[in-house]
Amino acid sequence: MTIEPQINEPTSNEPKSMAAKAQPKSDTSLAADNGSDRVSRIREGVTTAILEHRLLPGTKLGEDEIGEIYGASRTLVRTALHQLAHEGIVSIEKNRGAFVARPTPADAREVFEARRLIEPSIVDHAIDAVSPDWLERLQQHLAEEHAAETRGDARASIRLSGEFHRLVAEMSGHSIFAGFLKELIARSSLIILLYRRHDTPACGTSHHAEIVTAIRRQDKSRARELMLSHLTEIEAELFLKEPAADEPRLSDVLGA
Amino acid sequence: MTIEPQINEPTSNEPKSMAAKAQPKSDTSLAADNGSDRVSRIREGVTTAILEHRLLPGTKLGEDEIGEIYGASRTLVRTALHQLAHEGIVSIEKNRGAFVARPTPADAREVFEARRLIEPSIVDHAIDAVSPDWLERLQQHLAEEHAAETRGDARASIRLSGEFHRLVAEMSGHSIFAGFLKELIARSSLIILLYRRHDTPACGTSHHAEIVTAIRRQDKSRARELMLSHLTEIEAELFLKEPAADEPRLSDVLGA
DNA sequence: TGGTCAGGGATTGTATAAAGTTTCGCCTGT
DNA sequence: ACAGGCGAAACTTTATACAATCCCTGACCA
Repeated sequence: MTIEPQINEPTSNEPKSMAAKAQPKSDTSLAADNGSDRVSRIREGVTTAILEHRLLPGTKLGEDEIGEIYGASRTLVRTALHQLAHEGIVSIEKNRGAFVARPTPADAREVFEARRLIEPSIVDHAIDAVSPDWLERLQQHLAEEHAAETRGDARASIRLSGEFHRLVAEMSGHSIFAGFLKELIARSSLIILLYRRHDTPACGTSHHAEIVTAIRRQDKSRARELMLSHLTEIEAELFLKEPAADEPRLSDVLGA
Repeated sequence: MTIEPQINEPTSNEPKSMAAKAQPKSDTSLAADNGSDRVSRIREGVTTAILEHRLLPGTKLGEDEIGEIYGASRTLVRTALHQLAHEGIVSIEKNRGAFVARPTPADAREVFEARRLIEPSIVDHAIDAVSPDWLERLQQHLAEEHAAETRGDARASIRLSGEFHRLVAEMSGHSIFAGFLKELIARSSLIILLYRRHDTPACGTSHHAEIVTAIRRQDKSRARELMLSHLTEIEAELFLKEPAADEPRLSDVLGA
């Protein structure tokens, strides 16, 4: 039990009881949005925590615990957790509760195969939809990634690294691919955490820069190729050996 | 409001109050599965109804109504509807309720593009995983399809037609692709219902037979090609013109 | 005659409470 | 001293009750 959940929203972090009572009265017109946003906020909070490797695979996600943190009742927490389960980053065991998912090596291979198939197509579409606005956003993102890496912020680094792919998907305008990829990226984050060989700093930022360059030049074939090799390289850095289901945790505990 | 929901489970249809009390006691070991199955049954029931074109796009899916049909409380109905919303065949509008989704032509193009990308890969994997058992199941499925078509059962026909693709995906053993494709097939069913030109009988059964033949011969390139042309042909039969949102229904009503 | 506005009815969103299940601790018997 | 079983606590699951929202209808006014 050495794992510490540590769910910290970056922004608003008011006392729970306040949040439940102050918001419904503060704004009548936005009340409708707020209701739905409560679920979204929980979902995104947990997702970010997982993407930043603050929540580790196997961590118990108790409904009461999360509900208290976000000042929401279990009903809302439950729907958020179910949505995350559908995305594959949370696994719900009947009468046991929700846990951060622990993808198997087989899952890992499937995820990366799917990404190798989908992402080149996404880059293709992104190039079709290229615009100064988007190039600006991409450039800005590269800067953020670089900054995080320079400052040695591993958590932001790993999150931004995945977000780059999400950004390209969004840029493509293909909502279905974007939706699929969002799930794949979230799972990839867990996979990298579980099966990475060395502690190499996230996936290479330089690759992302090259991809952006190819997009700017509207060089489809090169962009596709770069994306493919980028993904292949990430997967090559993984050590996908069957860890005998959930035994490694036992050995970890014994080792400590 | 001429649309009649008509949700009919084929099998067990006991009085609601009985279902809630009899089942939990009937089997202690299966109790765990039963609880989850209540949601699954609702989900699958509605899904099947949509796949068989018994539920038309835009139909209101009231929580009370469905809950009464399946003898479940709104809580369970709600989770089922949310899951279906995530699959894209139900759209939930805040404070309005759930409706059978009405894919736009843009959605349609995206769905088929995604299928054209994914399904050839799926056939590839299916051929890798080919076995006498699976060939048997495929053959049996072709027989069912043929039987439904011969008997003129359009509903079963359209459902089985989609199920063929799902079967191949399952056969491939690639759970992620299978999951994605399941969503895509469900949406395709709605798309075909909305935008089909002629009333040609579902998608060509003969194509399916040819694909099975290619799978049996383990001829990957041919199987891929057949799958691709099959999907292209289905899409070619669609008339993907912006129908100005929901105006066509008006004209329908005026015509009747 | 057409438009605006308020009230009624219905439906959804949320919270709370009851029920069932699992797990852990403790106690007893061998 | 150890194994097995009983019991309580914590959790999830399900159901129900309450509150908020929206649509529809009808009346009133320009």
